[in-house]
Amino acid sequence: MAENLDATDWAILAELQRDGRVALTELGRRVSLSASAATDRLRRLESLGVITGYRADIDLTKVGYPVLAVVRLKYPGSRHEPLHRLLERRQEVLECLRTTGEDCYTLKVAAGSMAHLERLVDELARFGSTTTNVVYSQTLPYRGPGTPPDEGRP
Amino acid sequence: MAENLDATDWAILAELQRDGRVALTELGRRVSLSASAATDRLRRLESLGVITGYRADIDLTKVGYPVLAVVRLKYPGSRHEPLHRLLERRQEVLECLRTTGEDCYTLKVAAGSMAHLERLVDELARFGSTTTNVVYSQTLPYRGPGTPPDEGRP
DNA sequence: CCGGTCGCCGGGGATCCGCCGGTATATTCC
DNA sequence: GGAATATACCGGCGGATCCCCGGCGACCGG
Repeated sequence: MAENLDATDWAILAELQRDGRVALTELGRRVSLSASAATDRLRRLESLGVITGYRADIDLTKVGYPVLAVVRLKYPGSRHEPLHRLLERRQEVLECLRTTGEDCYTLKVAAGSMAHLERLVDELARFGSTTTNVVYSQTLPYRGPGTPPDEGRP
Repeated sequence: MAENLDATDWAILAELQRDGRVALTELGRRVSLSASAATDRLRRLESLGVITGYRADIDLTKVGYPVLAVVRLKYPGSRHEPLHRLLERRQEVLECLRTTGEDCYTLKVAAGSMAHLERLVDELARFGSTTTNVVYSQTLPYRGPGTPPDEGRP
């Protein structure tokens, strides 16, 4: 499962997490490689499934979703399909983590207003009891690790 | 704050969330616009700050971080700088949301193993009491809304 | 030694990007 | 009304970039 990445691969991954649209020529320059060598490595990372895609980061406030919240859902039943269908239909649900513990799901949702958030939570509450926390601020932008775990001294 | 985006802008945003590395020519084709018109709109969205950046999505399991967890931290003090410094230094912390409620912070962390996660939680517990839930699965890949809030019928 | 593999480099044609001018429609101002 | 301005789009051109291919050197294993 560990795909045996060397330091150059990690440098490429780091660069692409910082600037996912960088030109291949420039990418090679940044990791001290020719453009074609960097491209070979990038294509390999893509075909191995290490890189699963590229996406633009959007300022949710500027597109009309200024309210961010974490909703935890305690779902007593075992039939999860109806919930999953709702989550897929509702684009306001940004992330859905199924976890251990009392609260089976931890969701990150965006809303246009408190009234909007209230409606979303009501809809989710049809499936179980919810706990909602509004987000003041998101300290870190989403990012990923830049080096292997180094389990000897993690 | 709402930057007055029309349907074409939303189509561009949707396309870039699906494939952030699409060529401008192809982007124009996908939203039924010439390449230069699509480029103009994209640059406008970037300069308005609607698009804040581009990044590659990485399969954390394949790069040696198979364990994902949500850690909530109840932080009694008011001096947050030491905590923030730790969060910045620790690349295992993927996301940091400061929220309402008892648990001031909700963190999403990645680890190479349970032992690694244990160490991370121990480190965080120096700042307050923590609640940790391991993630079974991440149902939705990260995504954003594809249309304006439509608060009339949200 | 020698054939095979691997990673990297460089070239050349096709494609794309960035910039410019031009057009059509709507708005504003005199 | 009529003209000037603004906005959004298109198309084209030079230069940069991408994609594909062949070649080079290092590193095995026989």
